Amino acid sequence: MANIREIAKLAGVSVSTVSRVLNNHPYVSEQKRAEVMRIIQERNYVQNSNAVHLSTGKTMVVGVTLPLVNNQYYSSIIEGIAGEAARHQYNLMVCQTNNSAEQEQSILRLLKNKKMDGLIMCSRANGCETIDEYAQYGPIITCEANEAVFVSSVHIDHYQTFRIGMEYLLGKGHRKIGYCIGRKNSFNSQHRKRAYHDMLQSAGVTPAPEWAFENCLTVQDGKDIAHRIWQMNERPSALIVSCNHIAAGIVKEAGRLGLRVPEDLAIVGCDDQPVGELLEITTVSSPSSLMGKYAFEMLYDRIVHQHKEKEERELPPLLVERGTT
Amino acid sequence: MANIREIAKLAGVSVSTVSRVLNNHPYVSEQKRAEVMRIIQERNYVQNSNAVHLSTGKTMVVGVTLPLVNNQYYSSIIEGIAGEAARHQYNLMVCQTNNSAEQEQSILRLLKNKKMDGLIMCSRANGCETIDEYAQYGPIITCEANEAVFVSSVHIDHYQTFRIGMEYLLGKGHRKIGYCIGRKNSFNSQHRKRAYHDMLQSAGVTPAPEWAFENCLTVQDGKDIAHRIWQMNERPSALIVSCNHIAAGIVKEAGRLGLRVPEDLAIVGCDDQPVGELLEITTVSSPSSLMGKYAFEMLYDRIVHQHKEKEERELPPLLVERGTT
DNA sequence: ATAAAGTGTGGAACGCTTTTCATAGCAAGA
DNA sequence: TCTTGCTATGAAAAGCGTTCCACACTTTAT
Repeated sequence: MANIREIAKLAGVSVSTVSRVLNNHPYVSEQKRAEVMRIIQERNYVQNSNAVHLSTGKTMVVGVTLPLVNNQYYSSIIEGIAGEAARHQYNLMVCQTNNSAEQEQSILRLLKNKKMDGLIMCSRANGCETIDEYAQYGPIITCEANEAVFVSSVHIDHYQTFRIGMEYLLGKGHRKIGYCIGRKNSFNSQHRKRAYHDMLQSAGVTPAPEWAFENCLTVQDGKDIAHRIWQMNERPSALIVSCNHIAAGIVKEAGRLGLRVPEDLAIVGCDDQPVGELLEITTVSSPSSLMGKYAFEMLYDRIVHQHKEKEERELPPLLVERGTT
Repeated sequence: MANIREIAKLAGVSVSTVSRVLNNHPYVSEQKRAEVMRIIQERNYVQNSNAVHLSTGKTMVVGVTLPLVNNQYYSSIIEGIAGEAARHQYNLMVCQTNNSAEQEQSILRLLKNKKMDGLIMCSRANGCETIDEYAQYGPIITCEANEAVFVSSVHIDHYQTFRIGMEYLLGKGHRKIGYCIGRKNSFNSQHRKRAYHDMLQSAGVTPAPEWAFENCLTVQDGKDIAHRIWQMNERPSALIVSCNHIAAGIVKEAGRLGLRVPEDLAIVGCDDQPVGELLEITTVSSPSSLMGKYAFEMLYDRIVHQHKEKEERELPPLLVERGTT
């Protein structure tokens, strides 16, 4: 296919002039501009974007890492990123890491070799030192709190999330409150647990250790929890649950076991999954799509202005009262 | 940062030799290879992928168009594509079209200007002529049936889906069967309706027209349907529903109204949404992730072997019996 | 009238790697 | 001994667009 040199020759102008036309630079006479356009049309010419990228040093691509796409939380972040990226003519490279540090590194390398202008990490498998090292090649934003020096973040305040949920349950008179969280020692889980304990302490309540459910990941885990609660001598009257699909498992199984929700067991979930709406689960919703939008905004600012200032933006969660409390 | 010339100079070899080392070409002596590697390490050099792309004419990127990412069906297709793409060192550019023909064209243009090597269209807003036109610049695969000349497809056989569901319900003795579909006149809906009527006809049953529910899109639509059925003098004994979130709405609301599922109303859904599993909805599952995998396979084959033969691959759906029948 | 500022255009360097072609040494086969 | 056929390596072209610099011609301001 035609290239810029051929267009220049056919239009009887220099390559520079064609380039100016393509990029809407001023200082091209209407005559020549028209003629160049005519030839471009005629020859069905478009720029080779790889040449443009090579020449400008930009790709108009941002990357996104996540463990897996097929997950409501992550795809909702992507949605936020994608919308904002499109507004700025940026394309999105979505990269599944499967939580593997190696796969993640292979993506970080894409930043180094200029396949992308910046990177948003929705999750992270490598240590902060590693990420920091790659941050010299292009801006990186994480969608969770991080301790890196050059990596900014926009994240949901998980402490707040649990605090709001706990405050709400305490306000409703609950004192026997349990919790369910995912990976036991993840950064997020730590915060959640702290909020749980802080709130109970300030209410002067000592929690029963058997009401703490950790490593809850699947719907089935939720069902199992319902079972375990059902068999307890002293049951909690309420649960705060980190994810709504877990909460859904609990609600469904509780129903089957004759454990009434919310009368026997009140439940507060902690995310935005549609299943929460469907099963009418009260939830402390986290604005994940908005988080994506902000992540891109921050990234874009750093791409354009080439600064590396660390910024941490926390998004406040919002309580959505529904039927399980 | 360093470029290949600098590495060559420092290693005391030619640029070609460095390139050979980088690309694992034979015909480089162990000595020089080692020395080049040493310098590469030392200078922390990596190739500039834009230069590589320009030179090779390939980008190792495939695009995916879809109306929105935040949707179980589409993200499950992406998952399938992503897994297979990663195996072949391909990156994924995910492009939301919001069903806009213009936005879709801006993505098709990325194929023309070599920003991607091929394109998978999960949905399509432009006519086949338009798509065909762009297919000359790189292979395109759609994840739904299409009538284009140069565009292959891998898709779920929606006629089969409904046929299987209907056969199953008829086999269980149901004769009073209704259906719920989405957009009334979409390609897919046409096929579904045809299957519905064909199956009833071959069973010698004439359907009541008020059991046909069209334009069902949201969970709320499902709830409304439950209401309407509840108020009918003569109710259908079973429903075949195109999406499980609609089915979920029906199930939930039926429960509230005292309409027993499956005793009073059996329900068969028609996709893979996790809500189906959660609410134990019997479903004719469509292997959307597998569809993505196959789509990439077909695309990859066309990228590598540069052929344009039209191929249409239909995926058989699979009945998953659960609690609503 | 004269300097300064603005407009319009072309040449050439620059961004970086891959790949083809040419060359040369050396070993194996005829 | 002479030809083939490898192995090893470098020079240079090809892939393509952007942008800086230089030059020339108009205007406008002083």
